[in-house]
Amino acid sequence: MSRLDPSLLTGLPPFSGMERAAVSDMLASAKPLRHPKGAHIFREGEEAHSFFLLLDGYVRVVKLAPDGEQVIVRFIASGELLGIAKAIGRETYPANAVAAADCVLLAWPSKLWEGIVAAHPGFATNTYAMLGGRLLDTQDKVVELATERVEQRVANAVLKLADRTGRKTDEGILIDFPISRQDISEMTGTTLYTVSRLLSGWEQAGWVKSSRQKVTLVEGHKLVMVASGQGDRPPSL
Amino acid sequence: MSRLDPSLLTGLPPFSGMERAAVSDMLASAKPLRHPKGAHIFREGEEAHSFFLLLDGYVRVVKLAPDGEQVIVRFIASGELLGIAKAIGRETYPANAVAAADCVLLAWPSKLWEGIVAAHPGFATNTYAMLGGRLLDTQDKVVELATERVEQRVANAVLKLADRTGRKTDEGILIDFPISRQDISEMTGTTLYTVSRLLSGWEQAGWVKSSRQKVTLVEGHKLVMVASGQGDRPPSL
DNA sequence: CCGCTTCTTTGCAGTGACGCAAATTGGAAA
DNA sequence: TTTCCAATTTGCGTCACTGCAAAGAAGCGG
Repeated sequence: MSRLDPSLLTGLPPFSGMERAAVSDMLASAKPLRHPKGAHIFREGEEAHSFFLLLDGYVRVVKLAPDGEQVIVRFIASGELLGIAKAIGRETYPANAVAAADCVLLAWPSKLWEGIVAAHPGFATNTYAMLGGRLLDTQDKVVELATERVEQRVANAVLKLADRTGRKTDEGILIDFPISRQDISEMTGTTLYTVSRLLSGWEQAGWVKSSRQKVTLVEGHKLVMVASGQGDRPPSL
Repeated sequence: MSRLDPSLLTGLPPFSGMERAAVSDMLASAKPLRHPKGAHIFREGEEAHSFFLLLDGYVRVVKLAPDGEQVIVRFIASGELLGIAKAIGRETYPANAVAAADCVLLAWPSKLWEGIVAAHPGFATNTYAMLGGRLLDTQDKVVELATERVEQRVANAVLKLADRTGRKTDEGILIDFPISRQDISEMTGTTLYTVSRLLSGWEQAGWVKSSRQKVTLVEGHKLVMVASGQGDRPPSL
């Protein structure tokens, strides 16, 4: 039926340790899907008809605060699952998923979830371990927001993005998709103004290079110092 | 072997929908356990030898920030599971668990986890749904920390505690275990000074009553207004 | 190539929250 | 009761961060 090759998936964390045949079996019920940059993959509150595997691109998971402000709860990189509401006993998506770049996904109908989990215990284990990892990540974010200053949080966010999605260029490590000051502020609980001021300062110090929707990490170790709270304050500002 | 009655557990969320026989089966491998107020039930980084069910009391789940500050990530009330590192594919506890009041627990050896989950799919489903709920709770906390002011967060914390652990008295709803200004500050990402000032203000306005390690909610709806950001600023201060 | 939109920068004033210090209170232990 | 210690309160100075406003820069569509 599908012309997709199982080797597309066998290397990915959700399928690690699974038989090739089992992966083919899962692949048979998946539909490939594309979303251009900026498109919603699903919306908060919507019935969770499908769950997804991101094959290529990046996805922002966004929650809306009561006052309308947006908060970026997580970034999904290729190879990760998203929208697995059924795995946590939900019938609706708990957040919005927006393509941060052009995306290629596989989609499975949510009603197949129980069957898949029952048929592929390895997949189930991988999924729950991944969910656990996300819980711990999110708890760390709570600790960070509760104890660190804006400067540290922004440095941390840039470092994490560079680490997880960075592409090496001759100037340094470039974050691989368009990201605005506003985006970074929504990840770190601050304002686009403050992010702009911080990046300007770091740029003057030569620690990063940045322009419209682009950030390149030049001297990562300097930002590590900032993130840990022991950074030399960059000159002036 | 054990003289514990399965009806102790059948009513609790983790065991909902399970056969009485299955619950008895699980109970057979559990050991009852007590911890006085203030005792550590487990510590971050420690090997996860056991997982627990809280039968009575309250537990604080605490993380240590790099700079040594403590952050209370979650409160566990009776009837809830804790320390289920194995469920999320971990070999060590990811946080500290401290008895916020005298506690009675059941403990299972972690090495039984796989067997229990395989033998009791209902229990597994309940557990994963609960974990999902905690993930969503934690994400909401991130949104709150990222978008709301201290005043709102503290009001929210008090309301949640009163709701989840409140006991009705003639003055209002009393939070059922000793809780200090410091504790509340560690839940909300602020300082004990600020919490003290806020509670003082609300007390003057007659919205709460508080004394050493005690908080009583008198006019909940007023705090709901504060939490939503639409509260009249209490007089003076 | 021009004009529009979106993103970014930066000055400036205002303030919410911090954090020290010191006094006060309350409960527990001796 | 008296003593002692931990929790709480509050004044005061400070500062990190905000949020507006307005200008500048960059990219896109026509």
